[in-house]
Formats: sequence, C-alpha cells, structure tokens
Amino acid sequence: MRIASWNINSIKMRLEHVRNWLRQHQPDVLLLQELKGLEFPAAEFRALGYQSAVLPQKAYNGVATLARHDIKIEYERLPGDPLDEQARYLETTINGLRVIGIYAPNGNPVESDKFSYKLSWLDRLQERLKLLREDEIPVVIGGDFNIIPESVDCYDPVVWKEDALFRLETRKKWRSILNLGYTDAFRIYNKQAQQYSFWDYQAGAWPQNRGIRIDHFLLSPDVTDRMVSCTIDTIPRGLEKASDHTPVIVEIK
DNA sequence: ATGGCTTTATGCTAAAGA
Repeated sequence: MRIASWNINSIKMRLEHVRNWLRQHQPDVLLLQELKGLEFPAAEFRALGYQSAVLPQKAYNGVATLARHDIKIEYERLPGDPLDEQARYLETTINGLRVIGIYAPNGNPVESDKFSYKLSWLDRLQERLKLLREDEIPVVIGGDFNIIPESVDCYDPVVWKEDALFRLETRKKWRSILNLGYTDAFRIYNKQAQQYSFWDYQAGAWPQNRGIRIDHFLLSPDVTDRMVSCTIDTIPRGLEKASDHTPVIVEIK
C-alpha cells in the first residue's frame, strides 16, 4: 500500500500538477494540505479512480484524503477543542488502516497567540495519538507538521533557531509524540543531511537547496514493521508554478 | 527573512505562509 502526502498550496492552482503526479505514481492514498478554498475538484479525481474525503475552509487551510479504496471518515476535527474550527485534521479508515492527514499550525510569530495555538494543537494531537496507541490501532499519520525535527533537517539551524517551526518547545512536542511509540518513517533508513520537503519561494531557496524537512509520516509500531520505504519526491518542486512543498511517499506491505 | 514570492479575498492592499 502506497500512501503519499503533499501540501499543494491551493488545489485550484495545482490541479494539473496533482493529476499528473497521480497518473505517474499511482498511490493508493494521497493526503493533501492547504487546499485554500471551498471548491474541490472531486469529479476530476474520480475520473482517475480516486474517491475523496474533503475538509475545506475558505481562503486558508483545508485538507483532503484521496483513495482508491473506500474511505470511512472517523474525525473531521482534531478532538479536544470544540471552538477550533480550522480545517487541519482528517482521520479516516482505509483498507483496515487508520490514515490521518494533518496540516499543523505554522505558529509564527512566536510572540503571538498563533504560537500558543500551535503548541496546544500539538498537545491535542499527542492526546489523540496516545488514545490510538492505547487501543492498539494501526496508524499512519502524514502531512505538513510544520516541525523541523532536528538540525539536520534544515539548511541553517542558526537561522531557524527562534522560528516557530524549530523552537525547542515545538521540537519537544515532536519528541513527546515519538515517545508514544510512533516512528519518523523517513528517518528509519535515511540519515543523510539536506533531505528537504519545503523550499521558500523567495531568494532562490530551491536552486540553492536551502530547504527544510517539515512534511512527515509517523507510523505506529506494527505499521513501522511493515514499512518498505519512505522517500521524498523532489521533482514536482522544480516544475513551473510549483507548490513550495513536494510529496513524501511511504510504502507499506 | 527587518520578507527578496505566492495565494486568497464583502479584493486593487492586506494577511498568511514558513
């Protein structure tokens, strides 16, 4: 089973990119983040053999799950705050696997309430993932975590030191989630530096490979044992009118 | 990056992203 995740920074602007990528890679599941609008081209994906579960929001955020198999929706919001209406969390069951797509808050600037929202959102995520571990549910959670886990995951740790994506508080939340028993799929085999999933549009970040690794897959222990590979496809970042993120793909047997 | 792109919107400038 091949599961991919891609922050596409507007589905409206990137529909052709996504369609071409689906045709080329034929994943069983594709998690999308930053739809950035209420409209979603479900019919176009249906024509390629994919069903859709969509959690849209006007202008910002928005996540969707595409799958060749039936999708059972479990949660359309991250539990723990009934007042949180941002479209960032979609928990489904697909082919016997709990598949969760997320778009975690950015959190900048750190002096603002956006950073406290990010930290409390990650607290709620940890609570949810803890429950799923206690129930021994096989979990694949993927998406834009907006977390740079380690220094090796960014081009210049000094530049990122005080950023919401790399602040110690943020990385502590990441560690706490891993300590529940989840594994960073990409780092099981690949320990290389300069392995990124995002490059800023500005200042020639892409041609200079000044990127950060913030799009991740976490696997519960049983699913970790079933993992075959986890790779980042950097090709789409070099296309015309590219998203600033590129797809991550995990293969599970 | 003290913001050099890109996108969305009770739109023609502001807000958000990371």
